[in-house]
Order: sequence, then C-alpha cells, then structure tokens
Amino acid sequence: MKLHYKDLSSRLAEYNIRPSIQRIKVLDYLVKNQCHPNVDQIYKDLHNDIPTLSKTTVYNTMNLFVKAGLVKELTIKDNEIHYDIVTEIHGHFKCDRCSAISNFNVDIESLVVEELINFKIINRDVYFKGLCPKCLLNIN
Amino acid sequence: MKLHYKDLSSRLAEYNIRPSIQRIKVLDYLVKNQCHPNVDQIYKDLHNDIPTLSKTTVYNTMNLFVKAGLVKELTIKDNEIHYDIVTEIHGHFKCDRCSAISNFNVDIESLVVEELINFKIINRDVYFKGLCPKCLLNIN
DNA sequence: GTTCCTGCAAAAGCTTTGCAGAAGA
DNA sequence: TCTTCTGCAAAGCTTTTGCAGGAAC
Repeated sequence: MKLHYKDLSSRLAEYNIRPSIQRIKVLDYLVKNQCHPNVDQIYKDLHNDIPTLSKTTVYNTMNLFVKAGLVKELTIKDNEIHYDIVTEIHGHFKCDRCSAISNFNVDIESLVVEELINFKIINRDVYFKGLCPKCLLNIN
Repeated sequence: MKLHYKDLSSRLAEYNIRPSIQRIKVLDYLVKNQCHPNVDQIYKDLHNDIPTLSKTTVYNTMNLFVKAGLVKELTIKDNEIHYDIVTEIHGHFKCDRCSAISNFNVDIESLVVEELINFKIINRDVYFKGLCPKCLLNIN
C-alpha cells in the first residue's frame, strides 16, 4: 500500500493541519514505519530526504499531531517521548533488553474499576515490560 | 503508626542498603507520605529537616532504592520520574487537570494475552488518565 | 585503614522558546 | 498582503557524572 501526496494531504486536512512538505513527509514516515519512533529517529531517517530539515520542526510537527489527535504519545518511561500512529486502544510491550516496542490487543475498555466510579476516565493505557522472544533466545 | 529509626533501618537492611541518615529520612518520608513524589518534592520536603541535603543524594538514594526493589518508578509520562513505595501491582490514575495521582486495584495478573505468549512478561502497568472527582466538581 | 556515601559543580541529553527569514493562502 | 511555518541559536529542565572531603564499618 503506497500512500501518495494527495492521500497524506487529505489525511492532514481531516485534522485541520496544513500540508507542508515536512508534515507530509513525517506523516508518510509514521504510516510506513509503524514502529513507535522518537523525535531523533524521525529526524535521522528523514534527514536524507530533506537535508534542510531541523529537529525543531520535527518537535513542532509531533506536538501539532498529538494536539490534533493524529498520533498518540506512548505511556512509556523512557528519556524520550515515543509516538504511535495507531490511536485505537491497545497495549504496549517494551523489551528490557533490546528496547523494542510491540503493540498487542487487550480489552481494558470493558474493565470496571470500583474505586474509579467517581472519576472520568479519558485515557487507558496498558504497559508491559519484560523480554521479547528474540532476546529470550539469545539469553538461553 | 509511627516508624522509628530501628524499623526503618531494618527495612533498609532487608534490601541490603546501609542506613545513612539521608536514606532513613527518605524512606521515612516515602512511608509517611504515600503520594508518588518526584525527586524535587522529596528534596524540598526534607530540606527543612536536613539543611545540608543535596538533590544529588536524593537522586542517588532513589536510584538505589529502585535497583534494590524497595520502590518502583511510575510508568507515567511526565517530565520527571515519580516513585511509589507500594510495590504490589496496582493501577495508577493521573488527573489531567490537577496532576494528582491515585492508586487503584486492578487484576491484570490473570490477563492472558495471546500475542504475548512467547514473551516473558516481568512487569505489568495500567495507567489511566482523565479527571478526578474534585476537578469534575470544579468544572461543572 | 578501607570502603562507601555525600554534595558541590559541571556536563549531558531532551524539549521548548525567541526570532528572522521563507513559504503559503 | 497577511498569516503561518521553518530552522537556527539559545535557554530551560531533569538527570547523571566527576571528584574531594567526610562518614561508616
């Protein structure tokens, strides 16, 4: 599935975001590489394509995307912020060894927590840590 | 319930941590104020009691406590790291408005996730965001 | 006497801010 | 033309590191 300028541009338009070249490229990157990147990864990978790109613009773009609801920030304790273009509810698994992040499906929408009955829950996140299959093999 | 030097000291000993005055005071603070503090809060609140205390020592102490398993770092996307002396598994709710963090009980240990069958899950965290009862009242 | 701990100062790393020039409507 | 966007430089914050003096065992 290859996304072209028009598709990306109209996707931005849905979120009331104007289509600059930088924003198009960042969105394209996020869609093609669903890998929970941080700002540095996005910057480094796009730098070849747009040599004049600055990190500030990547920061601006990601903050804009988050505010618009196009991407989500991951609830992951790390030094940097990681982003996810899949905004449907799902869990995240982070490997303690290789730091790779995987998505998984989990039903926490139907979870009723007695103690939170008077709270308004807007966002639910599930975050597991441990060892991924690849690292488990390498250890044994 | 008042904890004295001996109780605190032996609790540290259980985790093979030597009982310096600073460490005793930090542990005392954590036990008395189960409030998910960050380094700055701990530092500010203990500074009156120990005027010579430095932030570096608080950082050192908390890193030591985490490594020993005496406290846990919260999985909360914030600029700072928050700590929890309750190490049993439970969920955290953070209010978007007043930033207060509350604990709640949730059973995610029994949750079986098909996709993670080949993963080794060491740590499970549930993190909800939204509005706490107090802030809900103030808005309406 | 040795080892470990504290705390100052400096450094490191991520993110935001100010601003001038460029691009877009 | 007027508003918005980009990107450089600098600043802001949290956290870590180096190190010398001090404390603990």
